[in-house]
Amino acid sequence: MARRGETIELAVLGLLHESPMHGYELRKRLNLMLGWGRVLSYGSLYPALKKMLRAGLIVESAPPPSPGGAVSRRQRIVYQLTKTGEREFARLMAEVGPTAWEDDNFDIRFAFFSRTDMEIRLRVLEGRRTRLQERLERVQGQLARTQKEVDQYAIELQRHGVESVEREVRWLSDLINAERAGPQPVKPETSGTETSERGPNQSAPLKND
Amino acid sequence: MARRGETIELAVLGLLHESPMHGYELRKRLNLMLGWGRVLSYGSLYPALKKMLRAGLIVESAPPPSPGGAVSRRQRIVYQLTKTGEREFARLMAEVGPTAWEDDNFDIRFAFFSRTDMEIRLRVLEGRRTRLQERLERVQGQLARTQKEVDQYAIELQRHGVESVEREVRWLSDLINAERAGPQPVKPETSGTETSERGPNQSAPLKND
DNA sequence: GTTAGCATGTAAGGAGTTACATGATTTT
DNA sequence: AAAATCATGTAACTCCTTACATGCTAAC
Repeated sequence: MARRGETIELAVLGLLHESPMHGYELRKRLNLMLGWGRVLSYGSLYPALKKMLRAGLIVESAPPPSPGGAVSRRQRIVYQLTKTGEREFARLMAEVGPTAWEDDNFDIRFAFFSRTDMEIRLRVLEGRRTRLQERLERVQGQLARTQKEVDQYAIELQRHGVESVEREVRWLSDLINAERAGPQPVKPETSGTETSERGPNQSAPLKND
Repeated sequence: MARRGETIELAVLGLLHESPMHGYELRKRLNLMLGWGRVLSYGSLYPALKKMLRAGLIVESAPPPSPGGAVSRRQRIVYQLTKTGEREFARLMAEVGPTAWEDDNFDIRFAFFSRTDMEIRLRVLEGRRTRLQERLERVQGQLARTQKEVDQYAIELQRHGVESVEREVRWLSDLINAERAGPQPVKPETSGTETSERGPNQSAPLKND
């Protein structure tokens, strides 16, 4: 199991983990979050939601009564996570293997890191890093072998690719070190906003530079 | 016209532009070239080749007689570009619009830059850069707006994304400048290998470093 | 002689996009 | 009152992957 296409599912579970939402808004948030290129279409989202409903991962929940009055402005369908859905979210986040290290899937997992614990974060970060390093070795070996005969533009493309991946590896290493350094407040000064409410790990060991 | 999936077509045309080849080898070369993630499968390649045959873009050509003897080791099918194919390649390379600026399509075009002329190279590079800058503006604006409420990991992901795109913009700018500086030899010292044979532009204005 | 890799294909199906269809609410 | 945008959906289609099926050739 765990083929592709659990991408949307995981993303929806992650967003609903935070708070109930309707489809239209889910799409918007997703597009902001993963908007580096593709845009998620309704044609994918709504069928996926139906499927998740059938699977019992989410339920329709009435929208909170609007403070204005008794106007039943019901045409938005608000979805909410079930216990099963929460468990499925945890399962998917913890999952290892090829799927988790791929670009899109990694990004989604990373974006929801606050909703897992450090052990899993480390496993995902390290898995991703290992996979990138494997790629690097393969490509660099190949570059060294064919250097001479190949087109200059093709080589330049490879070179730039290698450089980008190397950068990402360094980024991952920094994050891994930060995680290992243990839970430190993101910014020591920021105590204005109360964020201690959910999950086993509010304190993200992330240093913003 | 010009939907997705011309990705494979363009790649095949580009490779065959260099020299005739059979399917198996096409796949290998393509996977090396664009191997940053996905791997092209036979299930895509062979049907695509058939389609291109029907469209008259390529023809089967007998493999060159093996120097050993008269053994007709025919089970490889060697494809060769037709005039129509060459024209289609030129058309696709010159094409502007969204398709050309997307990640995969841009990479393929770039890899075959030696087979077009500077005017087109510049158009593609600038188009790509503009598109990336648009993305940046959108995301940065959005980041500034939501900075406060959003999850730290999600923000870190965005930040890293922005940085990567900014790097790519700089890379493109360097390439554009190099192109504008006009055709200069790639390396002034390299005169050992004769490379003046094909196309309108042997001299790629690429500076390695 | 048997394994490993070369070489070509097909069928089924997954995942998502485009385009279409519809209607309510908010803004101008 | 019109236009924009919110909101939900469906049908058809595209592109591609996976898994299967088949046989040749080279190496061990």
